[in-house]
Amino acid sequence: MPAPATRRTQAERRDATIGALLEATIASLAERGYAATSTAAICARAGVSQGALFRHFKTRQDLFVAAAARAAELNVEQARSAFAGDVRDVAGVTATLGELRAVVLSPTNQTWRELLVAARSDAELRAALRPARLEFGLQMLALATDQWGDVLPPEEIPALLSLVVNVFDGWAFAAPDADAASAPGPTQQAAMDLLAQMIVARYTQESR
Amino acid sequence: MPAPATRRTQAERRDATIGALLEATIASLAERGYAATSTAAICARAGVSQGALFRHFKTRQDLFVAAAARAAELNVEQARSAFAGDVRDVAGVTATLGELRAVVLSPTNQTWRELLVAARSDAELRAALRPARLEFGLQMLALATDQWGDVLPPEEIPALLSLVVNVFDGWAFAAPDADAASAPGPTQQAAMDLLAQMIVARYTQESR
DNA sequence: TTTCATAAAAAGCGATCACTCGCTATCTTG
DNA sequence: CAAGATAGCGAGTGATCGCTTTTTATGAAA
Repeated sequence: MPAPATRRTQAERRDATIGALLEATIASLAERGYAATSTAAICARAGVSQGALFRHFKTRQDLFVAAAARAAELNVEQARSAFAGDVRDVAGVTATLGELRAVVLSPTNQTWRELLVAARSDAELRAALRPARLEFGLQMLALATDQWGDVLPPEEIPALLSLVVNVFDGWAFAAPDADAASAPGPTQQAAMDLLAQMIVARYTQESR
Repeated sequence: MPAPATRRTQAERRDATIGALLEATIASLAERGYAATSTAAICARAGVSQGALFRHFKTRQDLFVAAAARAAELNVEQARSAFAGDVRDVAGVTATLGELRAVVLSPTNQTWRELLVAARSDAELRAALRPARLEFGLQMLALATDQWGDVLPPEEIPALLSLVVNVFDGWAFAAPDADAASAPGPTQQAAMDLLAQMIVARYTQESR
């Protein structure tokens, strides 16, 4: 009869299905959005039954919270390299902005945004996501401080980071086409150039 | 018997219920979000039956498209006064940014954002909202050009407007508490001050 | 092997969704 | 007034939602 192809421990089986569920949840949130990411859709994508889902996660919200934490981790990893560029001239700042844009518009960051938007109209979800949110903010700030701390005045780094990230988030939310990550578009590109020039003007040719 | 309190023409009755439905839709979208704005919820709020709703709007999406057009009109009206301030010094720019922030975070603008987000995962809705979207963008740009055109270089106005509006939109989308329109919060305030200083530095003390 | 606990599957439940349909109420027209 | 058209109501429909329950497979312990 159908011989079991592999032999796995219970812990391995458990971790495999949990991992598949988290991955399917993150991918579906980014691709299809919060509303279309039903438990049935997640299970179909993960190749798992609904019974299996609710064995490991008490509610749909529990699964989303776990997926949010995982997505935030992935986002921090992605962002680590984006801050690397030099920020002393226009070319360097422009390049750094471009990489930051790519990170903010990436699929896992889209997952994160999708959950934040859903949390806006769901007090429970909002409360449940709060720790992951604080942690994520701190990690991003730490990354920015590590890379920019010796060029920019430290007390202005949070404000500058908030400014830059929120511009990209705004574009991502209001993207006129389904996949926002492609080309910047003329107005968007002009805005990025303008921002780069203003940043360089403030932090290099002025006295410090 | 319950005497009819008033005598209205059919057109008046029709316009009254359509108006009530649009207003209820806009308010519910801003307050409770897209998912919670069911046809039943809209009708309850408007004091009208579901049968009445589907007499005037073929689908829920049709109603949303009509509500989007109305919300965009209201947004343009609100924005008209926000661009009025002087933009020649830091105080003027800061004030203008503050007013723009209030407009972007207002309830009807929240309605608009809610529909844009829903459109991200709904190709049909996205296509249906496209004309209203183009129109809205053009109107905002016209407002900004009218008010800033003689102080700022015209070719940079679209970029600057996109930059400013999208920062506020980003904050609105990711607001950590339900009503985003209240106080700016320290980091957000610092970012606004920073932006105001950078704008003034670029457009006043440089050569032009 | 036998016994037990855990993992996964499958069917089903009540609630809610957008939407329809048959009917009544109100206004218009001749 | 009578006849027809439009507006509004509310019960009903099938589909889908998150979730539960029952049943079956599978690995661990004896």
